[in-house]
Amino acid sequence: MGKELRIVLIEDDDVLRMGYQSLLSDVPDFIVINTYGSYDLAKKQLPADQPDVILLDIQMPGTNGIQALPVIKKALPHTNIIILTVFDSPELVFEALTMGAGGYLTKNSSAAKIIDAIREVSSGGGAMSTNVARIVMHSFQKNLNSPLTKRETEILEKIANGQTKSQIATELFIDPETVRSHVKNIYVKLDVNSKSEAIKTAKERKFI
Amino acid sequence: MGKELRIVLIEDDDVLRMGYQSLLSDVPDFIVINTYGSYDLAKKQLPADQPDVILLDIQMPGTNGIQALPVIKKALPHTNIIILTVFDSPELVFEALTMGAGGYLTKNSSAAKIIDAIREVSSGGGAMSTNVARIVMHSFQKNLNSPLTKRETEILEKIANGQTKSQIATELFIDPETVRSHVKNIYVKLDVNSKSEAIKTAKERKFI
DNA sequence: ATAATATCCCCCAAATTGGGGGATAGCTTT
DNA sequence: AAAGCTATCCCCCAATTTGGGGGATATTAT
Repeated sequence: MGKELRIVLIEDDDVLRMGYQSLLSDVPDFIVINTYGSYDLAKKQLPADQPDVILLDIQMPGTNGIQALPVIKKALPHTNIIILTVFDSPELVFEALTMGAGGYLTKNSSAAKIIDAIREVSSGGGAMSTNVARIVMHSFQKNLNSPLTKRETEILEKIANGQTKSQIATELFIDPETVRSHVKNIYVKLDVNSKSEAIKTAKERKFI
Repeated sequence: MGKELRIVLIEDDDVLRMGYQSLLSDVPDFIVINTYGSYDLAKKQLPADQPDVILLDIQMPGTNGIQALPVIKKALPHTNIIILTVFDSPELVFEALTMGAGGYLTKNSSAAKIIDAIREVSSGGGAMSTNVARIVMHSFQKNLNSPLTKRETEILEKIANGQTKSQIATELFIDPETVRSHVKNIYVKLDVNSKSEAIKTAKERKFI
C-alpha cells in the first residue's frame, strides 16, 4: 500500500512555508495539497483538501494553532496533525497533546526528522523532537526521595482518585481507623491539614 | 566540552550484550566501561564504574530492570538510565518513566537511534522510540467528544484535585449551590452517584 | 535496641455529600 | 416561536466523611 500522503501546511511565515513546501514536495510519496498562511484562511478548504497530515504552526494571525487543533480534529477525525513551532513551553506541549496532536516538533528539527515524523504519525505513531520528549518525560518522573512510605503513597493516590477512607479501607483489607492513622501521618509529613492540600502538595512535589 | 561518555550495559542476552558493546565501542567518544548479565551482578561494581549512562534491559535473572531502576537512581543520581527492551506495554513504559528512566528504547531501534539517545539523555534530554512515543502521547490525549460542558469539566477537574464544593465555589466566584447543580448534572451524564465513581469514569473515558 | 512502619481503637464537633424538590436567565437550534 | 441546553441560584434532610485529640501493639529496619 504505497499510497501517497496528502499534506497541508499552515504556517504564517512565507519563507518557512515555501521552504517546507519545497522540502516536502521533493519526497516522492508526499503530495503537498495546499499551504495556508493561517487557520482562518484554511478552514473552508480543509474538507476538500482531505489531508492525511497537517503541519500546523502555533503562532498565526487569527485563530492560533492550539485553538484550531480541536476544531480540525472534530471536522477531520482521520487527519493527523503535527505541531511545528518555535515554542516548546511545557504548557503548550501538554495542551497540544491533550487536544489531539499526533506530533510536536520544534522548528530546529532537521528535514529528515520532519519527514520521519510525517510518516510516523500517518501510521498511527507519535513524533516529538528531543526537547519536547524531555518535557514530556520529565512530567512523568516521580520524586524518588518522597518522605511518604509505600503504604502512605498508596493511600494518598487513592484519596487523589476521590475514594473515601472507608472505601480505601475495604480495598486494602484494613480497618478504616488504620487508613485514618496513615492519613494523619501523611498530613504531618506534608505539613497540611486537609485532603485537597495534601493532594496539591504531593502532586507539586511529585510524590504521587 | 567533548568529554567521553562512560557507558555500562546491563543485558542478559550474551549475543546482544556483545553486539551493543562492539557497536558502542566504535563511537569515538563513547567508552563502554563494563557490561553485566544482570543487575545483581552489576550492583557492587556500579559505584566504581561511575557510568554517565546505563543501558538497562528489563527482563533479567534476579532483580529486573524496572525494580533496579529506582535503586540505581538513588545510588547514582547523576547517571542517566536508558531502558532498552523488547517490551513496550504502556504499564512498563509508564513505570519506567516514573521511576526516572531518561529514555526508553525498544530493541528494534537502529544503532544510530541508540547512539543518538545516549547523547540526548547525557545532555539532559529525553529519548524514546516511536512506538513508545505513541504510547506516551496517547496517554495525554483527551476525548474531544466529552458529554460534559466546559464548566462541568472544569468543576470535575477540581473535584479530582480533592477540592470540596465550597472551595470550588469560592475559586469560581459562584454559589456552592451552583457547584452542586453542576455536580448533579455530571453524575447524571456519567451515570454515577458519587465523587469517586465520577472521577474514575471520567478518567477512563478521558473526559478529564 | 531504637526507630520507623503498619496496624487497630475511642471520642467529638463540623463539614461534606448525595438525593429530593424547584426557579431563572441567556443562548442556540429548530 | 418553541424546545433544549447551559449556567446560575435556592430549599430540605439524613447519612457520611472529615479532621483533631488521645492512645496501643506487632513487625521490620537500621
